[in-house]
Amino acid sequence: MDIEIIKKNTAEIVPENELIKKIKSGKKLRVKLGIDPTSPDIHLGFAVVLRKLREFQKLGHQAVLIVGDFTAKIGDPSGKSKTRPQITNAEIEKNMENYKSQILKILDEELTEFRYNSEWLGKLSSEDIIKLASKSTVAQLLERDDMSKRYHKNEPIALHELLYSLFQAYDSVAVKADIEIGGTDQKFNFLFGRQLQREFGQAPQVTVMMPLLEGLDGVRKMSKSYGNYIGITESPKEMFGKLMSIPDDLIIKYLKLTTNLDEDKIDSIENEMKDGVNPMSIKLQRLAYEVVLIYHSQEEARKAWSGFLQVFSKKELPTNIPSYTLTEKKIWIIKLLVDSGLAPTRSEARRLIEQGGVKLNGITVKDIKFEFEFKKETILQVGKRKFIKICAKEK
RNA sequence: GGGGAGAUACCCAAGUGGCCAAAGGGGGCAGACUGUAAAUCUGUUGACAAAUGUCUUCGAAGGUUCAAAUCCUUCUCUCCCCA
Repeated sequence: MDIEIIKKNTAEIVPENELIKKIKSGKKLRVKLGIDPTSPDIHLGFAVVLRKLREFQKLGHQAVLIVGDFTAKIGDPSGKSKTRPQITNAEIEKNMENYKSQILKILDEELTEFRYNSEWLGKLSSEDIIKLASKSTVAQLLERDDMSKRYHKNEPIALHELLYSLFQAYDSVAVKADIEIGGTDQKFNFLFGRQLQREFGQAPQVTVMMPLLEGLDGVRKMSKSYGNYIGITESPKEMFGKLMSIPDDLIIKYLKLTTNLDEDKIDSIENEMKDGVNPMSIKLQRLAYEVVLIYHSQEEARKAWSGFLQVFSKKELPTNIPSYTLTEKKIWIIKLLVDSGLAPTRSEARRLIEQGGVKLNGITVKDIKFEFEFKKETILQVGKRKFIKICAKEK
C-alpha cells in the first residue's frame, strides 16, 4: 500500500513499474527535489510537491534537496518565456536562510539533505562541459515545451538557457537520485535526467510529477512572479482570505492537494457540492480552515474563520485595523487616501471615490472635493478589504 | 558578410501623419448581485488638475512638419533566410 500512498494525487509517474520495483526493493531511496533559491517564499503550489516528498520520508526514504545556486546564477528559463535575471551568491545565501526553515515546516529534518549544485557544477572544466553537452542534441533541447514555444514565436533563446536543462539533469547523476519529484512542468528535465544517468552508468531515476496548482486567478499556475500565490508563512488572516477567493471550480483540486483531508472525505464534499451546497461554505469550513490549520494552529484557523465572517458576511469591521496618524486637523480626502497608502496616486484615489469605493465610518464618500475634518477616530475604508483607522496626532 | 521582419502601456496585441493617453483580450481595481474576496454583469485601468485642460509615454537619440506611435537619419536590441 506504500505504492498507493505515493501514487495518490500524482499527475504522472514515469515509469510506474520501476517505481513499484524500487519501493519493493526495501532500499532507502534517494528522492531528489530541485529548489530554486531565487524566490525565498514557499507557496502552496510548491508545498504540494514538498508534501508529497514528506510522504516519501514517512516511508523512510531520503529527501535530497538540490539548491540550484549554480543554475540560478546562470539564469533559469523556467517557463517565464523571458530570461530570468541572474543573481548573486549573497542574495542566494540570504534567501536560503529562511527558505530552509520554511521547508522544514513540512519536511522531516532527519531525512533531509541539502545540497548546492555549485558543489559539482562549479567544478566542471570546459572539457567536462563539452563532454556533457555531447550527450544531447540541439533538437532534443529545443523540444522542451517552453523552448519550442519561444523558438516558434521567434523569441531569443540564449545558449546558456539550453544548457540549463543539461545541468539540471546532471544534478540527478551527481546525487545518484533514485526518484525525482516535482511539477509536471519539469517533465522534460526529469526525463533528461534519466537519459543522462543511463549515460553515466546509473539506474535511471523514476519521475514523480505532481499537478500544477493554479493560483488565485484560477488561470495561471501559482507563482511568485504572477503575484497569485499564497505563501505558507502568510498570516492566518491573509491565508484564509486568499483561499476564500479562489474560483469555485478549483475547490476540489485545492482540497486534494493542499489539505490533509482523506479521499473519502473529499469525495463526499464533492457530492455535497453537486447537491447544491454553497461552495462558499465548503471553502470556509473545509478548505480555508484546513489549510490554515496546517501552517498555523487550530486556534488561529478558528480566529481567521470568524474574522472572515465578521467582515464579509456580517459586514462588520475587522478586529485589527492598522491606524494612520493624521498630522493636520483638516485634510482633503484625496490627499488622505494617498498619504495613508490606500491609494497609490491621486488619480487612483479620485477614481476610487468616483466609483463609490471609499467609505468613512461606513458612509460612502461621493465628493472628490470632500475635506475630512478630524473629530474622533474614524474608519476609512477602500473597497471591501482595506481599512484604516484615522487617529489624531498625539500631544 | 548579404537580404528581410520587428521593438507599442503590467502582459499579449491593434494602430502607418491630426478624430491617439493609443482598439481588443488577459490581469488589476471599484460597483451591483450573492451566505464568498467565487460566478455573472457594469464601470475603470499614465500622472497632475475642481474643470475646458496640462504634462509625460509607443526601443534610444536627433530631424522633417502647424501637427509624429505613424515620415526621414543614426544608433541599440531581437527574429528569420542566405553565406
